[in-house]
Amino acid sequence: MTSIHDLARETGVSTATVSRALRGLPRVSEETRQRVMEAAVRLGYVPSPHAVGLASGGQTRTVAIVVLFVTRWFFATVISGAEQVLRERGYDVLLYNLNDDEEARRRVLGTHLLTKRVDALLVVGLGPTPQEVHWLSSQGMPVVTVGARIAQWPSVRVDDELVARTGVEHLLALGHRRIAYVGMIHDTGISLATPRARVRGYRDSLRDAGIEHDPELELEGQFTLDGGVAAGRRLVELAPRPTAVFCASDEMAFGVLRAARDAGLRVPEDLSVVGVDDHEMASFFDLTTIRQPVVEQGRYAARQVLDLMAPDRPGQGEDPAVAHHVELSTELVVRGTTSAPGLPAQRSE
Amino acid sequence: MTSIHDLARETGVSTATVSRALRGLPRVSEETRQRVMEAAVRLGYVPSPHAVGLASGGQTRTVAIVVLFVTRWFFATVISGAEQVLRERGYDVLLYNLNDDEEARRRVLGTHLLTKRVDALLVVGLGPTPQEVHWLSSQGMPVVTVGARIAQWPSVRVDDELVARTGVEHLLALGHRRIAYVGMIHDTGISLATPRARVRGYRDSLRDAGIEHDPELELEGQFTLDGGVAAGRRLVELAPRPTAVFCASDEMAFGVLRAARDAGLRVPEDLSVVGVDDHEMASFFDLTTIRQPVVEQGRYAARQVLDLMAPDRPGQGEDPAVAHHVELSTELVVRGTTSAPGLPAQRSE
DNA sequence: CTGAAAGCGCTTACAG
DNA sequence: CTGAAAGCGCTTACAG
Repeated sequence: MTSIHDLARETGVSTATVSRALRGLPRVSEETRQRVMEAAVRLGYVPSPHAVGLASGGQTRTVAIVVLFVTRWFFATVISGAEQVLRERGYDVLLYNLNDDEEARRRVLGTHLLTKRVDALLVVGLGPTPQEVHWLSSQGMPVVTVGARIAQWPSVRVDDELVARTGVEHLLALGHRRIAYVGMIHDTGISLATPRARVRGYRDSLRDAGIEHDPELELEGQFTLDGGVAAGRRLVELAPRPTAVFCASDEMAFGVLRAARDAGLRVPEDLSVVGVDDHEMASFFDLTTIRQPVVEQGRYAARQVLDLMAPDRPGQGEDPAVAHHVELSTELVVRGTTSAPGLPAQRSE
Repeated sequence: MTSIHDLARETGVSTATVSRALRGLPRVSEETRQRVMEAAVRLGYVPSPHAVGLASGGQTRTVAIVVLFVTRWFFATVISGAEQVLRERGYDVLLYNLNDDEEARRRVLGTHLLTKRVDALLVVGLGPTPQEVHWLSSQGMPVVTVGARIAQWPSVRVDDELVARTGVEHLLALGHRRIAYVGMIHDTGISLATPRARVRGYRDSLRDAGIEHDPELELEGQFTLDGGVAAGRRLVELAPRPTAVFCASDEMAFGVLRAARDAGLRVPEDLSVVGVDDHEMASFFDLTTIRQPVVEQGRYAARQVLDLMAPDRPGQGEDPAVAHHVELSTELVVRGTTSAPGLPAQRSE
C-alpha cells in the first residue's frame, strides 16, 4: 500500500506538500503538483480513508440508508435513486436493512451505532419516534426521511391522505358506495406513518360522502402480495359484497385481483380495484392506481442530505433550491380495473 | 464525542488499559474492567472506526456488495441474505449499484476505489474479467462471486446450463419439438455468465434431442418484464408458431404470458411457458419454473466472505464447512403453464 | 495486571 | 511555495 510518505520520498518534497498537491490546494507550485500527481498515478496511490477521516475531524464521506425491506420494489427503487446521487458526489452508501425488526431499529436509530461511522442518515419508510429524533439530534446527526414527516428534519414524501382520497373519490365518482379498504390495519411492524395516513384518507373521503363507516370493510393486507390475496379471499365472502376496493399498495391490489378472479368475479364489472404506486407491474395488470414518483423521492432525499452537510464545506452555503419538507405530487392513472358498478371498463383509446 | 482518554481520566487508568478492558482482552483485572465498562456506558462511548482501523492495520469491518441492479428481485434478494449474515458478524455493508454501467464497473472493479475502504468484495451477477481478477488479486482483495465462477475465488451459483436443460427437457418430455427461447441474446450490458450459460443449455438440449437449431426461435428479452412482452409479441407472429417457450427468467416469462394472452392464445393449450427463478410472483401466475434458492445464495456467499477473512483473525482457521465453489441445487416446479402440445394443464392436486 | 511510548497515515496551523 | 511538528483516537509491543 503506497502512502503519502512514498510519494514524498519519490518526489523529494515533504508529506505536507504532497498532501496539498494531491488535494489541489493553493500554495503549491504547478511543477511540484505535476510531479506529485504523476508519482501518485504511477505508484497507484490511494488515500487511506481512515487516516483522512481521523486527521480531518471524523468526516467519513459515507451516508447510511436505512430501509424496512430491501426486497420490496418501493424501497429498492428509492435506494437506487438515492445511491446514484450520493455516488456522483463521492459519497459511499452503507445499507441497513431493518427487515421490520424492532430490535434492529433500536440498534440503528437509538444507539451510538452510527455515530462516527456515517456523516448522515437517510431513513426510508419509517418514522423515527420522538425519542429517536431527540437522540439523533443531540448527537448532531443529519437525518432526512422519506415517507414520513418529522418537523425538525428535511423530508420527501407524497401526501398519503390525499393518495387515499384520490383513489376512493375516483370510486365514489363512478357511483360506488360500498367500498372496501385493504392495507395495514393492525400495527405490527415498525412502519406506521404511511399505512396510517392512507386509512385515514379512506375513512375521511367516505365520511365526506356521507357514507357510514363499516369496520368490516377494512381488511388486513400487510402490504404484501400474499396479504393481498388473503384479504381478497375474505373480501369476496362479505355480504353484501363491496362493489369496489381501494388497496393501499399495488402489490396488495395484485393479490386482490387474483383472489377475485379465483372466486369467479369479473373485474371491473363485479369488483373495481384501485392500487397505489404504479408499480412496474401495474400496467401489466391493467390496474387503475395512484402513481407516486419513487426514484425521484430517493434522488430528492439524497440532495437534501447533501445540502444538510453542505454548510461544513468551506465557502458553500445551503442550496436554496432544496426545500425542507417536500411533497411530490401523485396522479390518478385510470386503467381497466375500475368502472361504474356492474359495467365493463370504459377505455378511452 | 467521548474518547478513550475521557474514559481513562474518568476511571483513573491509562488509555492502554481502557483499550484492553473495552475489547475484553486478558491481563486486565475484573474490577478495572467493570469500572471501564460502566464509564463507557455512562458516557456513551463509541470507538472511532477511523482510529481503530488506522491503529490496527487497516481493517474496516466493511464489505462491499456490488450488484448489477438493486431494483431487480434477484439482486435485492441476494443482498438481503448476505446483509443479514454480515450484519450478524458485525460487518457493515457498502452498496455499489452498477446499473449495468460499464464505466461504473471499471471504476469499482478496475481501480483503487475499494482498496482501503473495504475488507472484501461480494460481486453479484457479473463475472469479473481476467484483468480484473488479476488486478484485485494483486491488491490482495478477498472476493466472492455469486452467479459466476472464477477459478481463483470462492463462488456460489446454480448450474445455469442445467437450469436451462431442465426447463427445455421438461418441454421435450411433454412432446414439444418447436421450442423458443427468450433471454439475453445480444450482449449489451456487463452481465454475461448467466445469460450465456442458459442459452447454451437450451441449445444443447435441443441438439441432444436431435432437433435442428433455428436461430429465429431465439428471442431477445433483456431479462426484463418489458423485454419479455416484446419477445412474446414477436414470438406469437412466428410461422409456424412454436408450441412452447423457455424463458431464462420468470420476469420475462410474465411478459410472454401477457403477450400470449393479448394475442388470444391459450396457455398452455396453444403455448407452454417455462421460467426460471420461482420469483415471488411465479405461483401467482401459476407459472411452471425452475426454482433457484436466492436468499441462500446471498447467505452462503456472505459466509464465504467471512471465511476468506478469517485466517487473519488470531487463532481462527478456515471453516471446513465452507466450500470454495458451491453449486446450490435447483428444482423444476410444475404448475399450470405447461402441458403437452394442444392439451390443457394436467394439475395433480 | 498496568503504563509510557511509538506508530497507524493523513491534515493543519505555524514558520519561514 | 515549502517543511517541521503536532495531533486526530486508537492499538500494540515492551517494560515493569
